[in-house]
Amino acid sequence: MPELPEVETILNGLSAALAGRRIISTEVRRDLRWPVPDDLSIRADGKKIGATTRLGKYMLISLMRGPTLLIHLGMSGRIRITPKPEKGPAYRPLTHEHVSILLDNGTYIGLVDPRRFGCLLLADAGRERDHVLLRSLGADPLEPEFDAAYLYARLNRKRAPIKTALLDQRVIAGLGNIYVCEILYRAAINPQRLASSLSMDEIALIARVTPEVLREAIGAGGSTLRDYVDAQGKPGAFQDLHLVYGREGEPCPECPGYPACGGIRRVVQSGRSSFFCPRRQPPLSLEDA
DNA sequence: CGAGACCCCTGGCTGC
DNA sequence: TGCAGCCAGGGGTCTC
Repeated sequence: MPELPEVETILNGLSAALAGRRIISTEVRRDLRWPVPDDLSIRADGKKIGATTRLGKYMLISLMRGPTLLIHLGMSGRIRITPKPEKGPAYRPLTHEHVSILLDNGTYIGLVDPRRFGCLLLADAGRERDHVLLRSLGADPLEPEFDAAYLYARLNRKRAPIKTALLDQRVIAGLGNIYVCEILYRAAINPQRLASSLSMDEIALIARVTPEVLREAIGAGGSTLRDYVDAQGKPGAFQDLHLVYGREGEPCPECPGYPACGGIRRVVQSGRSSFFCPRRQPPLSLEDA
């Protein structure tokens, strides 16, 4: 579910709730994709919360004089913040609220994840990038190291389709199916073209458009397709601004030929749907054909 | 190195 | 209304 903009939006809300707080206790009711570490309570309870950051789709919550919590929301994960009620019923976890963290102001931070594709793990402070899940991640597209030269170096020898290459978290950390489709549409590049067939100019265009799309999505509060909501429980609005994702058969804004052109097309690549406009994003080179 | 299949798991929607 | 089948925003592992 959550791609970079959704994670960023959730993390903003979560950071506000965590700022200056201390963890009183943690409770794990069910394991996630990987078992939540047995020593979570031992290492986290009583610790004051430090900086909260994001790396691709991972949220990193550092604990002072303690480890760093690594949280990935998978497909269906979300964060539920439950402030201490003035009066009335006590906190009750939701059906799929598998982990709860009680803060010193009575707020509960819940990790809700019906499909349990997400995870909560611990990394050693100061060596987070050495963690097995983080060490092979590529550049985060909102960080300065991400630019045309970086992207070109990562793509110019890749024989995979550009769509698949951009989904590879080792190339760029944070993109998912929705935003790759939107980025390639904006850059007017066919998702089936081989990454190695793209010119420097085309890659530079992708490098320019990527942070633009992500920042716009963050500004809109992310994309809500099914049950995504931010840490306050509010849905995003960027799905209304999707130009191609989920719009098979609909006209693309750039296409004067609709309906004769058939509108937005959908193809399956590596098991994931790709949406594109065949006129704006032509297949092009012989190498790709 | 890359493609594709399979796996993790649940809920929502569609069509019969 | 019931139910089977398909689909989904992620990603790790294995084989070819």
